[in-house]
Amino acid sequence: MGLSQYKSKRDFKQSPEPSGKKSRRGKKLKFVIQRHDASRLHYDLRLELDGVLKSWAVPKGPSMVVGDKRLAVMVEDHPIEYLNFYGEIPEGNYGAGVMDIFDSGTYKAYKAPPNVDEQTHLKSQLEKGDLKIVFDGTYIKGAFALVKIKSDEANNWLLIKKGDGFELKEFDIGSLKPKVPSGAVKKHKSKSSISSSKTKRAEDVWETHQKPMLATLTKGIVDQSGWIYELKYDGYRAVTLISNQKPEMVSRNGNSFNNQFQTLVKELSAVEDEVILDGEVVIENKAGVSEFQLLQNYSGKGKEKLLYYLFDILYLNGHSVINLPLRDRKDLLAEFLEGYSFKNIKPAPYVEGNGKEYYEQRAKEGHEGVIAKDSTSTYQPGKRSRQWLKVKATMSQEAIICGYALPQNSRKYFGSLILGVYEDGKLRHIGNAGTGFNDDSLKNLYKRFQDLITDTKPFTLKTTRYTRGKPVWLKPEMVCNVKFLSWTHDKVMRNPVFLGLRVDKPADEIGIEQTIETPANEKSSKANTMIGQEKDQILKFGSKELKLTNLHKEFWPEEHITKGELLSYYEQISSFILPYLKNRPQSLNRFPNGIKGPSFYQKDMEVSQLPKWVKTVKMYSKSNNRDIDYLIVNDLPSLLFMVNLGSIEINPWHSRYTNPDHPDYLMLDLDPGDISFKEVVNTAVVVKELCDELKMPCYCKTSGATGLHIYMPLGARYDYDQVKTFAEVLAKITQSRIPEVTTVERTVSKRGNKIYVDFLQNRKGQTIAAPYSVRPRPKATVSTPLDWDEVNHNLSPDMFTIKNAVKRFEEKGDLWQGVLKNPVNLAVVLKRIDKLK
DNA sequence: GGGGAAC
DNA sequence: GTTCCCCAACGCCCG
DNA sequence: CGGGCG
Repeated sequence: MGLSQYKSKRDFKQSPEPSGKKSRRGKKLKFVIQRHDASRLHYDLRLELDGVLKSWAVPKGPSMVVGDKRLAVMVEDHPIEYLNFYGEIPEGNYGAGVMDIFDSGTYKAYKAPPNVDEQTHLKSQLEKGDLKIVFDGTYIKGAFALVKIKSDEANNWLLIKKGDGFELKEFDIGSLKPKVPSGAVKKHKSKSSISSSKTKRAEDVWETHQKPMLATLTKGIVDQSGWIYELKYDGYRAVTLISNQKPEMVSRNGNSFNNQFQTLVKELSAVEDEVILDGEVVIENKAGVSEFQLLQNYSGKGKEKLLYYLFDILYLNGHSVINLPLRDRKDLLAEFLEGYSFKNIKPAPYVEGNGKEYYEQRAKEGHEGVIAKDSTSTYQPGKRSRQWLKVKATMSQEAIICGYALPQNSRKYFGSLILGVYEDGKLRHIGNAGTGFNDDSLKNLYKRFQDLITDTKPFTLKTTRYTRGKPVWLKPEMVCNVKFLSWTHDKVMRNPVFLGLRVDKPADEIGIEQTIETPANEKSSKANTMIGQEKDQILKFGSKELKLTNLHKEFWPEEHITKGELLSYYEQISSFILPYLKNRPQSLNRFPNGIKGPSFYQKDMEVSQLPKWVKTVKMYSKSNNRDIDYLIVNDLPSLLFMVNLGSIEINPWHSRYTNPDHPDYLMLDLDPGDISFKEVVNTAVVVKELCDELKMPCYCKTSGATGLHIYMPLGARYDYDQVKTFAEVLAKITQSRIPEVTTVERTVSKRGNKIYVDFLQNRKGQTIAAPYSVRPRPKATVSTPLDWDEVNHNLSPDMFTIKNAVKRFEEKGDLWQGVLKNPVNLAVVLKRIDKLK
């Protein structure tokens, strides 16, 4: 099997698990049983064989009682180093949770034949799925059988104790203490210089100590002896508790950084002292200046080096030291750090006195500023003290370069103004004069820019930086009179806009307005719509007031179809779609930025942020073990409200909330693989023929994507399980009648290029685009009800769109009326199926 | 799309 | 002030 | 059994 699967599942930058390099050829074969408190507590049995650890997940753990059978699911091979692994696999990783070594030792083959290499023998047994071995561990001793369940294609094995004298009458694995509990290894060093209060446990003070002391912003530097000066790091403030070699690193607001800064946490876990430290996590550039932007982007994957500068110590081995003067804490911190050789964890350098000089030097180097601290001050957690002062560096500049970069996926903001300084022939990013930027404010922004550059006084720059979307700098010679370069609306990452330097015309004259998007009023206007072309619009339906927003936003950028047009479509066809939505909990699939933008699903509505006239129903969710407030759309304003939220497609339940376990219809989803749509049509016709034979009405619509949907009315008489079972019967008959092009195989790889007759959609809470629903697909396709005589080779899956469907519906009327009206009796149909055979 | 947390 | 995050939940499959 | 995945 090798270790490739093992490696592919893990991110070794995040997980402390071994990456697997060495192989071991010891005399005796080793085993380990780890107790793994992952999403569910279970045990992992690993046997050394052939240079790797053969591994099984044993949900209930082994038993020493003869004949007890324990399910053991074979999992991927693990590296030999895993024999000694214990510790915490951080959240978000494969197998996250605490892992202890429950037991370990050696094992050998049970009654191995003579003259055969033991490993060879074991390997052949393993291949046969019948392994007989003898453990020599602390808890687990004697002969066991590990046999593969034959009838089962899965990797299910059973671990069974054989009678051999080592067996026990009773065995409760839960009551046994792991041989090596995670974090059990700890040493204690004693520190001499603590003169503080009586012994306390770190956990007891952690609550109060984890809120860092803050500095007060001041202008100008206090230059006096008795004060300590250090850098104002542009990073994340982080206070860390280390206890039992388990670091807990938290942000200013008490959020854990453990996940984010795993390299640091890993390094800190070498600390055997019990300690609380205060510092700042940064990423530095070559000049040693913090790069906040890099830090914000930090994923652990890049080559940026994360550093943790420690500047204070709050607790050490039984003593809170916050009441010691800063001077002493600094010494204690240094003394503490002497005991370790860290790579990325450093004491923050500081000077005593000469603050002014220190400040000016640091400012010149490009640092954000300086913190001045009274060396006699105590540490006051959570307090913004006057004994700590921060002074930000301000610059005087020769020239300002102004660029414009746009953060990816930004919705509320289109970007920020970036400022840089051109100094000594070098361009340096200073920061953003940041502002929200949208169509309305471009002019203001430009004015602001002008004010900025005509202002002769030095100004304080903001320090916020981009998280995404890199600033692009202009060369100085390009700067003058560059007004506008490019601007696109259809890409998430827009091209940078540049505003030139020393433009002295008023904003109105530089033609900014015409650079903004194509106005929406160019679009063809619809006859029967009350939705206009304004950016925002407030609609009133009696007492119901509805605000529609961003009507000009292009939801289909290639086709230039706007959100307003989408709303207008739904407004016009509301009488067609609403019957299919009535009282059905909605699963919202929201595309707030159009079909090319990010999307998300939403079931649970925040009732407090809904207009009070919008109806919701509470439905119990098993997986969440709580009620979910589902949206109910029974009228036009509710429909438009939902669409305004970015719900391009509409996904109602198959059942109504009044009868939630009984769907009103059965549906088959004909979903083509890489196969012509004609075959989908042929398949639909086969289904239709079958339904005719069964005297069962059925209705067809385009899915709006690539396939067809067929619904059969059932009138909420049967529950989801019954309907699903029946759907499976229909799907399988269909498949058997046209086997060359259809499949009911659930696994994609086994489907081949066939039409998947999906009957599994008949589940509670399952969502399928409703009839008349638009789809978030190219051309703004619509799921369109069809006459059966239209289900022929002139049909194409994308022929009905937002542009042409309204007319069709008005001409054809609602072709699907019967879906909610003519339920069949399943018992009768089932009898007809029997006759079919 | 919109609120809240975080910085 | 600006950015990021969150916003589902079925049943498979397979380790 | 349970997490990943679709």
